[in-house]
Amino acid sequence: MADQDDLYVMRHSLAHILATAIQHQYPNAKFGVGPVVDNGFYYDIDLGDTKLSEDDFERLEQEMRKIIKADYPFERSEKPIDEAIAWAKDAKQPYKEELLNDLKRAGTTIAKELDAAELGTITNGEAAVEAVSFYTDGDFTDLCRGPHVQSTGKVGAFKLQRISGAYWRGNDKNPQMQRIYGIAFSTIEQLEKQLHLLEEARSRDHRKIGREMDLFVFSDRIGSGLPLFTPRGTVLREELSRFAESLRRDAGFDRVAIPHITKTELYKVSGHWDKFGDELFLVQSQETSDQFALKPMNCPHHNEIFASLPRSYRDLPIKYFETTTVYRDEKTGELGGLSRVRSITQDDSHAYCRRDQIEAVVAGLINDVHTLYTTLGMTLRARLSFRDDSNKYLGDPSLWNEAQETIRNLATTNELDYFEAAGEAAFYGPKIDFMATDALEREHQVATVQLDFVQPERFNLVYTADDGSEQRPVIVHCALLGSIERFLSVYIEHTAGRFPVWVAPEQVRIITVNQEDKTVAFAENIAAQAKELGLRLVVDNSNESVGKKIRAAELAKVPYTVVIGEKEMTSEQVNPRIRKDMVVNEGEQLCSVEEFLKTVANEAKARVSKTSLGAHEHADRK
RNA sequence: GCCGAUGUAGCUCAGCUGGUAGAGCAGCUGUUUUGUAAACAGCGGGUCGCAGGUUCGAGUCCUGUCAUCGGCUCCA
Repeated sequence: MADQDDLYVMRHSLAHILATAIQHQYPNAKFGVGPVVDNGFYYDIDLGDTKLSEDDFERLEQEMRKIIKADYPFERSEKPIDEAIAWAKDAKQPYKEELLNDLKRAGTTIAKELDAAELGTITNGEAAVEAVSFYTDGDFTDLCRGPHVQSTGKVGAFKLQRISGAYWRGNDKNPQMQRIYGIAFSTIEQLEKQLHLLEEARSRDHRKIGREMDLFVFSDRIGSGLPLFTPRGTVLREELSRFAESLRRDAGFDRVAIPHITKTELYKVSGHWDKFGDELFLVQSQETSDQFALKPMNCPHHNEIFASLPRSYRDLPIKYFETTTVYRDEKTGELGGLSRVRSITQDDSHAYCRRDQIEAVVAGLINDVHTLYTTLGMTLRARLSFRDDSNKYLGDPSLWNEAQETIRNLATTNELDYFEAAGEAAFYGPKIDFMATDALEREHQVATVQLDFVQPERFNLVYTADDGSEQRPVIVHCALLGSIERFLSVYIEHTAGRFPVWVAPEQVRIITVNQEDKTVAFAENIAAQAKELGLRLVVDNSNESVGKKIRAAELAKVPYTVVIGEKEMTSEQVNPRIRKDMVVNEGEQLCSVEEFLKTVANEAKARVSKTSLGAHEHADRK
């Protein structure tokens, strides 16, 4: 789309304008790279000991506006590569110099391709570059492929957004630079819309909602990355995992249960020790010399169950599942809310199958993934996560090729909306990773289906084929929700806490008009009936005004609220108040208590979602 | 783990250049007996994340540490 390209060019030009402003105010600045990203741009800068903060943004933006107002043309020029290197040296721009040297040597500045070039296997056919182009606006010149807008006056609306550290070329061995992010759009209206969206995202932050709705907490005494789920949050976890488990049962998976610690030896067999040994929580027995670890994944345990009996081709596929917690010593800086935790509950499954069964097993899992996410109101895209040329993968490359080809075919035959990503595979095999789009159009990785030819080898898993020979099964790993903690972080933000009835921790709230005995008794009677039906109902007979109690119920995002007073007790009919975001059907208004409770119970049982999960323009504050 | 920022009552936040902590909501008590998004009054609540240091004196300055946030890196 031409529009998109214009926006891209404009954002790129703004990155240069930012760099120009930086150079004006910090003449000793050393520049890294300044690319375009979603919704905007950034520039990486090394200012030595000078630390910028967001307080500096206004000043920088003013300088940028000055440059925009001056309307300097963006002028392209070319230099032979050696001349360019001399320029960078002269301008004291070591990072540019490094990039130019890479261009000269390998024809690329991309780390992956550079590695390949070192090994002599460069595949993109680029030869060493002989000349490079520069762009100049005003007194700032930058190595750049372009294109740019005609002049600095021709950029749209922008705003500097945040600042952070970023390693030079994304490598943690390299020095860290300061990265300034800005967002940019063609018009002020679009920019404001984006700022509004960011604010909406902030108001939906699962950490904020988790506290407001009393779903989960963290404790300094327990440690970072170790969430505690309150009764309400636990309802969420259990409803979601119960649904995922029911899909598993229907698909013929058998539930298993395993201990949470194991001898570390297990992971030396699986290959995880070499790769993730430093992320294991170690546990020491006080009696034996064995070293144990908290399990960081479940597959090796399940493998041992499979290996515990001789298996016939007739028994396959053998399918295990369980919802269980694994523990990973994630680096503290990588933790955040429920998105990244150290105690990770997975709805994990492993299917041990013959090669001729892979298609059917995976097709069944894909079907379950779709059922689950359709019910949750999220759309999916699939990423086929394949290996790249690096040596971080185990197993025979020909098996990999076969597995990747199988996955590609499965994606096609199952009509997945998919794309391929090299370098995203697990170390033991390629994956189909599902990305869910939430109500704010953000994508999150959720379910995963993985083919594994490596672990059966390493664990020497076998079954007897129809000709009496020993054969290797293939493992199909799958998690539907992925990590329940992570999934909850996504789902809370997707729904903004306005859960459909079947997941809502509190489904119905009864509000009494007064505190007279008969009113309270009537409410308690409804509560008893609701309990019979398995509904989660709370009675609010506190000494507050009806208005205030209604408000409290709405803020607690309870789907249905019923006010009980003289009117209801006489008529034995109630007028349920329905949470604002939910779609109302005609004829739902006045009904008997029994009718109302049954309707809600059926809605919960059928996992109906009446909520329109889009962005509700702050429906709860007006 | 790395860079930067932040940490004051259950929550959201105020507390100027160092002089010994305050509001709203929530909670509790009382009055009120309430009709679909906030009745009124009173009360309780903080070793200012933690540990050192500077100072006559530290919520305020310095150092360390823990935690959180924004990124980077990583993610079986």
